[in-house]
Amino acid sequence: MLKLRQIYQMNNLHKLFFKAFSNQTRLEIIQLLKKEPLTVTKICDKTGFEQSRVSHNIKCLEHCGFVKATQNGNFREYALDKETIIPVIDLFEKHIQKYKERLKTCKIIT
Amino acid sequence: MLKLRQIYQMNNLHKLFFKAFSNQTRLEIIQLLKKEPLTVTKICDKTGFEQSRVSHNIKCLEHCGFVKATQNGNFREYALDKETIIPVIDLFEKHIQKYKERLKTCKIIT
DNA sequence: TAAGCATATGATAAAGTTGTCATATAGATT
DNA sequence: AATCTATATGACAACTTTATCATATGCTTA
Repeated sequence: MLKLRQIYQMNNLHKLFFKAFSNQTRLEIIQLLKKEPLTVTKICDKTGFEQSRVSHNIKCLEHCGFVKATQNGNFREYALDKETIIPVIDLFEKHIQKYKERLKTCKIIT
Repeated sequence: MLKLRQIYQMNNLHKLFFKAFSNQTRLEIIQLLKKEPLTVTKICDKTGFEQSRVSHNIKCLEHCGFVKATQNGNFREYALDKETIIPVIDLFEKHIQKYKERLKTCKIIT
């Protein structure tokens, strides 16, 4: 009984983890932060995204432990928490290289 | 110019990759297949999921290179492609252990 | 302290995803 | 060949996620 619940919780956490990454906005932010720490405004400039779109999504990334913020007077500078994200992204490259055509043509995930 | 396009494509592939994992049905299937290869019917029995729900989602996992199928007369037995999935799942445990409370309380991803 | 920039946040319409139903296909068994 | 069992698939309603808008907060500098 308890075991079933544990399995459920585990899957649920996994789901949350992966959802954090399965969003265009958040992935583009991560991509940019791989190069250098940035403020919300600078991310907006570089991506063309609406300011509130970036704020909402970076808040999610921060809350879930993927990025860290340092307050600098009026500014908040966001940086990747390299411990997790970099290895995660890098690990997937191999799979993506091998299966990219298949990923692109899947009818279920789009 | 080309570079921007490459970055876009890369993010798009990443997105597809993560989407494959950010679904309760597919995660539960992966969880079960970690133990042993199974048919659609057996997955239905173990999870209580509708047959077409399992078929649709396992097709996605197969198409994208996460599971392999072997035809056995009337049956198709699905097995995890251990090359990618096992290390992926395992890599995330650390992050999930550390940040589980935060993942659970994020308002953006649910 | 007023005005200006930087960022945050709640509500919601629009877009995207999911499970289910109905039905199809295809090998096995009678 | 008819039936049965296993799996696959298209369509679509229900549900979920997203970006945007309007507005709020809060630091900074005149």
